Amino acid sequence: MPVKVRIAPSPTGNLHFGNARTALFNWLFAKKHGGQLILRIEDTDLERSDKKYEESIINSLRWLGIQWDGEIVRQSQRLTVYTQYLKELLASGKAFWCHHTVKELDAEKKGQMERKEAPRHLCDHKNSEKGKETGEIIRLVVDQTEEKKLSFDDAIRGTIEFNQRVISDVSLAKDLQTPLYNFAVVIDDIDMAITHVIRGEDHISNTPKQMLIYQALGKTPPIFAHLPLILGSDKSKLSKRHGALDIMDYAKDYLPEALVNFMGFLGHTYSKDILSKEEMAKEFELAKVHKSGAIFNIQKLNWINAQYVRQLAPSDFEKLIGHNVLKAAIPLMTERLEKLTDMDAFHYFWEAPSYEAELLIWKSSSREDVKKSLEASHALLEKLELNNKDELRKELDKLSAGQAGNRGLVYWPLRVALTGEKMSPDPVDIISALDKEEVLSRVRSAINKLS
RNA sequence: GGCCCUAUCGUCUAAUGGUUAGGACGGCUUUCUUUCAAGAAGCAAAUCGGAGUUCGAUUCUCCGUAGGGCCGCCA
Repeated sequence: MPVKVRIAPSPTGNLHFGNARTALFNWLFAKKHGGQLILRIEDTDLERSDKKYEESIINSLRWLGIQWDGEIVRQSQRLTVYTQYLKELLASGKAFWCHHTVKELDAEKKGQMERKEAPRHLCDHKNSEKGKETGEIIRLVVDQTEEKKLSFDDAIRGTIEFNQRVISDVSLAKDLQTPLYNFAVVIDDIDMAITHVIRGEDHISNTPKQMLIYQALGKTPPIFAHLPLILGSDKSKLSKRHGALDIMDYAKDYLPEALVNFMGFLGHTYSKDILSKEEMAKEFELAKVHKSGAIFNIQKLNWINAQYVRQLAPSDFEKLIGHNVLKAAIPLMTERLEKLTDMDAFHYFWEAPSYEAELLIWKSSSREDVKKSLEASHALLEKLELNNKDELRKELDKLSAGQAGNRGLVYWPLRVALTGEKMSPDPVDIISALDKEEVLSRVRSAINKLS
């Protein structure tokens, strides 16, 4: 049977880092097996779902380059299908209308907790004649009277077993037209012939409930694979309080390829550190997915991003920063960039710097010495072709030999004159990247500051 | 509280029934040096604890311990 997997976000918020990683793993698995990846929007919760989130999720997936197959499926457009199954289940007595109120359910749970029992709803309406046609909510009939094991073979974790006694009469739908999560998921996975359900570990406890629904329907469940969670620095499930999480929040700082590369390593290992998702797919195996949660480590992301930034084509780099830059300046920047927003540090490549005159002074040298040094440099630069780096360096070195071998006295004031910064690429590189007139003008301006 | 999952350097992880327990990020040191960055060289840094199986266990089993997840008429 050909592999068919799905990514199933609910449009109640933007695409979160954890969901994106789940989406990526599904993509990798589908790619590896030449299978299909379906995008299914789980918008059964009318109150919380919003079209704007759906759009945002789709944009995020596109930005990441996670491609799905075929049309987008929306649960809200499949209501009649759920109704059909619901009617069947009700008619066959495998589901029933529960009449308990939320308040009663809370009280039941509280009592169970006090008695140190598993909190769950054991509904006494499942065999009663009360309100067969309507009620508060539709539930699945679950037999909790005898010890019965519910087990499945998780493709990542091996056999996981639950005792049926600890499971509620599973809530299926609020009414015939309003399915609930566990039910809608199972129906869709059956209808769409999903072969592997790859999702977060937080769904392990939903799995026995869903298995019960498969049983009631007489269907064989797909293969389940539960991914380890991504953790914040406090080792708890990554959530809003750990900082930026929406995928699009990363777009300003990171390249999508870098983010994908990083995400791929949270739960799986590959033969090299830097690789594309296509390369990952070749090596991907569910059996190799880790079992324990991984902490989101931003430093590693920064490093991976830096590797990608360096390999950027000049034209792509310009696109990223939104304006043209001097070609020769690009490698000087990409070699130093971790996050894209660090770009501002290189303002001197597109504007004349402003700085305090004091910054021009090299170590303990005098104001007069610095001024002389700059004047000598200016005279030298005027004569030279500035695009020959080797010659430039040779001449400037010769100049510093005249300053008692004090190269700092030559290069430091030049750096500041050109950039206005304490830290920058080599002045020689900057000079050859900039326009000659611009260089001379910046040096003159520095000399004036010292006058 | 109930059920379930997990456990190797700070972090991501590799490996094996016998290894000096390997790599990467980060950190530190040295080098280069006009400041960064990069590069080069190097250092520190881990098998949660206790039993059992075994000639031998970090690896297998059990029991603890710790961390995490779920326990909705959310998904």
